[in-house]
Amino acid sequence: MSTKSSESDTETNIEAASPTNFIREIIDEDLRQGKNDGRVVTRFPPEPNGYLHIGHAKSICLNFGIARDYNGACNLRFDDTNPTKESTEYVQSIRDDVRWMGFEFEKREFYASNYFENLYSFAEVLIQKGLAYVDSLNAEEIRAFRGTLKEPGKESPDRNRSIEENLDLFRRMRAGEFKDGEYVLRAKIDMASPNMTMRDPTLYRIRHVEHHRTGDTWCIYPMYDFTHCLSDSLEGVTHSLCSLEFQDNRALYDWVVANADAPCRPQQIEFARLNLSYTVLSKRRLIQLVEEKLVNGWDDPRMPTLQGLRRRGYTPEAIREFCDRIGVAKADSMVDAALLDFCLREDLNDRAPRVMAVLRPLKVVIENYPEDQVDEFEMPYHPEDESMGKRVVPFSKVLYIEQDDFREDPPKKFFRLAPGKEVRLRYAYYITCTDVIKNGAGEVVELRCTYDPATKGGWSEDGRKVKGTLHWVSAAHAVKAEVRLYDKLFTKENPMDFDEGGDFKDFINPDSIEVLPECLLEPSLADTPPEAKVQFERLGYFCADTRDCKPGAPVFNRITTLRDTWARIERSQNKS
RNA sequence: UGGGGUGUCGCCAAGUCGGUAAGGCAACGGGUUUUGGUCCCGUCAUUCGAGGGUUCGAAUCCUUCCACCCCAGCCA
Repeated sequence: MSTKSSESDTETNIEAASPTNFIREIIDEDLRQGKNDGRVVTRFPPEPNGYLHIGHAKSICLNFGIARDYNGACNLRFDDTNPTKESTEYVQSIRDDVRWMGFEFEKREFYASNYFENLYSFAEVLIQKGLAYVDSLNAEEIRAFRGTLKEPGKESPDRNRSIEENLDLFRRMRAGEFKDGEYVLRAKIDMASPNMTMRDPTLYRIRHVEHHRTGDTWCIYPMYDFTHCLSDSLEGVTHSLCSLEFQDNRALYDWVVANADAPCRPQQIEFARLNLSYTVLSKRRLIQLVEEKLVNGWDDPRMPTLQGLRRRGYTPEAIREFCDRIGVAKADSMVDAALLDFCLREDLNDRAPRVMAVLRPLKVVIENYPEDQVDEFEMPYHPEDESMGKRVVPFSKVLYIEQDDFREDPPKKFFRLAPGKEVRLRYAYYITCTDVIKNGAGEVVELRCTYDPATKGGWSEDGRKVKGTLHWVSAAHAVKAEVRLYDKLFTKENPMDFDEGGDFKDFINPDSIEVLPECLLEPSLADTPPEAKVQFERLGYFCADTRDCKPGAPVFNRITTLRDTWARIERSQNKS
């Protein structure tokens, strides 16, 4: 349970209002001027053609966050106007993900496909006004007629078709009289516009395919630029927030809303989408990773998809905090993945129970400890939060410690175990290493130690200084487990930067996953439920895997490591 | 001289009427500590893409230039 932030001091009774940004300032000004009768309505409009990722989380937090803070509403609207790419499987996963992120949409779940009939009427309005026409040019011809960035386009021969003929043709398009591609409905705007999106954009195309929601009711489907603005208007959206690449489309957005006699005129505002270092967020690349089996599916714990992050052990709280901290602006940017990591640790530090697990076991025999004795130590689940309770951990003659915690020839500032050195076993006893046993290959396979019975609980009355404290696990009581260590998926900050040539796949981190099949856990972890998050003391935060974790046979994913100052010291020592 | 955008510390990002550069992450010091964790304390932009100009005074105004991003789907 979070023990964070008490009530805000004065007028704001809104919990956790997000920091301000240029969009909120626009809304504040609109409110001041009494626009939209003081209503604020936003929307999160995914196309159900893929899984949501952390970039979508930014948009979700922005839109739902504004609705929450302004006492408004945010609609979840599926922009499902291209049936060839969409499926109910995707809408289901999107609904799950938005809920998981902590946002509600029970009464505010919409589908562009529900507006097909309205949209069709709006199209007829445009035709009646002489602002849309049915064009028989094929796709290649339309492209050729469109002109280039620097040269104006040419008008289609069909551009001046009569209103009656346009209406007739459009109705027959709907009736299914034509084949795919035979005709399209276009807006009649300006083939010479310097804004490419205004050069008579396509409004409807013929597609004889089944739609995941409307079945075969329709064989013509509206395009984004026609659908989106009108859907916003139909829903009474006041502020339609989208990413930067739609800036040019805003002119068309306004044109359609104004000319189709839409019920209201929402305002489109663009912001920069999220880029995160050491990963990719474009749908195309993500699909590639999955299809080429460079990861194990959409919910691979290394994926930046919400499903992947969730399985990895990221919390919605951490992701929301991250989205609040990165801000919203119009400059293209690349956010440091370290910030996400920070938000994660900040959240997990408060909430994850502390437990002990040895990932790479090294056997330790306490020579002066009675053969069949077992001490039971009561250990708190959290050093700063008593409310999390305690559990009992058994201690016996044969233990395991981490291989990294012993050095036969310790470097400077290494204050873990070494021959002749004394360390503390957390909450247990002080032990001193008396002997090192090696195998034929010269590898250390076992340590012989003695313990000081007077240090029970892990402290000494004589005030003796012991710098190192190690985690441990009793051999006789340990639970075996598989633990998967994950690291960043790419070795390059921006895998999409090809200045030095290559492909983003060239930068995949070969060590992004390491599976340790024989880890040893303290017995309390035997039946960890899937998705539970804990801190393995001194190692990091770990999450019981949702797919593979079984009672009695736990499987853990490393969410992230703890800050490791020693690793840093050692690195700088090796340099000098 | 196609159009639309953006440029403030290594990474994000405030900076409302011009008044003398918030904050966070990262990094680096130090303290506390039975996690080399947490926590605490401190350091970290004479400078705002560059050059001119206006002004007592400019990141904010004017001007020239430079760099980067987006647009030629019957995708969204």
